[in-house]
Amino acid sequence: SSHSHDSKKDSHSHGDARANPDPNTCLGVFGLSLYTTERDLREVFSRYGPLAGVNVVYDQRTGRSRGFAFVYYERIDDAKEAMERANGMELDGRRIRVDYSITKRPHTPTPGIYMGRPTHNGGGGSSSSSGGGGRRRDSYNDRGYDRYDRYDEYDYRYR
DNA sequence: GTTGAGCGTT
Repeated sequence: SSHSHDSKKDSHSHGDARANPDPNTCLGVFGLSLYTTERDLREVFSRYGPLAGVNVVYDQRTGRSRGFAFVYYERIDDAKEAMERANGMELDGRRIRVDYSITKRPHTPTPGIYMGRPTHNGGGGSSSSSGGGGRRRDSYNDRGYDRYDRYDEYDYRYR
């Protein structure tokens, strides 16, 4: 009558990180309404603790929210509580799901590349197109930022 | 104004 070796909780594998995410200050909120904004999330998640930041993922095709966002807490303890509290709660008529984000890095580092208007032309039309050396470009789609093969994967060394 | 499974851009 010998029974031993009954350890069933020795799974440290992160194979399915989406099923077993480890605690982190980054929370992923899914199932959001397409009309929920960062401000709404912030005021909802800030009740569990101070937020370090909120990021709603937008779609490039439509330019609207993708239906999920990421919430950054300053403390993991607050993140844990917020995760259990906000998980399954109703927001904007939609049931949201909160979990620790698997991916913690945004996709907009690309240093050296400014993803914004070259300059606020305002719209007043200053007609001052003449610029010494400054070539006016109305769209970034133009040739100029075509070489991105350098950004294979940002080496986020968190030290 | 749509749906809805899910992990990253404006």
